[in-house]
Amino acid sequence: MAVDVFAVIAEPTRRRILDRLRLSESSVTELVKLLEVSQPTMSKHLRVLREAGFVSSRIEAQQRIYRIEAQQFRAIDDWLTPYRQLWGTHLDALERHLDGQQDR
Amino acid sequence: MAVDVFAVIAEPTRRRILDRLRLSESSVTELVKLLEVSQPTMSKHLRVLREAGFVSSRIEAQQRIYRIEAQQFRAIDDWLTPYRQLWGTHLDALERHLDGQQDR
DNA sequence: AGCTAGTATGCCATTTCGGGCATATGCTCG
DNA sequence: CGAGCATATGCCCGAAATGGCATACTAGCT
Repeated sequence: MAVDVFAVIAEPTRRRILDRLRLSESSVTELVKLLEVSQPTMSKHLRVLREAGFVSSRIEAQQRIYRIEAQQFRAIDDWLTPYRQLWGTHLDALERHLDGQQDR
Repeated sequence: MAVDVFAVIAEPTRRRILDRLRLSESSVTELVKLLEVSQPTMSKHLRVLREAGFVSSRIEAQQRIYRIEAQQFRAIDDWLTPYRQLWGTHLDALERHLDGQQDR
């Protein structure tokens, strides 16, 4: 069964990894150096992120290159959507269309 | 020190509470009945949500009426913002303005 | 084939967290 | 002020997750 998207991003280190991968794809070793965590710890977090669909990896020589994937961020964005009316932000015309009320 | 917003919403029951409070404010007892959790458990989750700023409460007779607060949802939304370019959604004109690159 | 760089996995100890149950606290009313 | 409803808190236990460390795995090079 699918892992809980929110549980995955609850981990601070994993969010740092995502923040980094958002800038560019990286190998495990690069991430280890950049974020200053041990290599096993990094691999474990990457596994969680990968299995949850936040990142994907490809093999290049003996390295694994990780890159960010949009999908699960959309899931979070979707969850957030109904709450957005709390502060009156409109994502785009679509949302405005969906609920004609709002605006207190 | 401030609690971790993401850790707070990592809990499924807490998200259910938020989903409910988004519809209308409620007393603790109402929430207990609606979500079918024990009263102490409910109070504990509400405490976490309250201390994290997701909800606020007011006293009415001997009841505590809880209601949702926008603030922390904005925080999550803010965190999400830089990732949105991953799937090319534009929140509004402002974001498009902020990063003229994108579109790989 | 052996060596090595790069990465993953297994095991352990520690900590954190959620739920259950009992109980304390607070408010209201007779 | 005593009773009762509404809610919060304390304590305990079990489950899960994280990091450290050692080690296994895999591919490329000589």
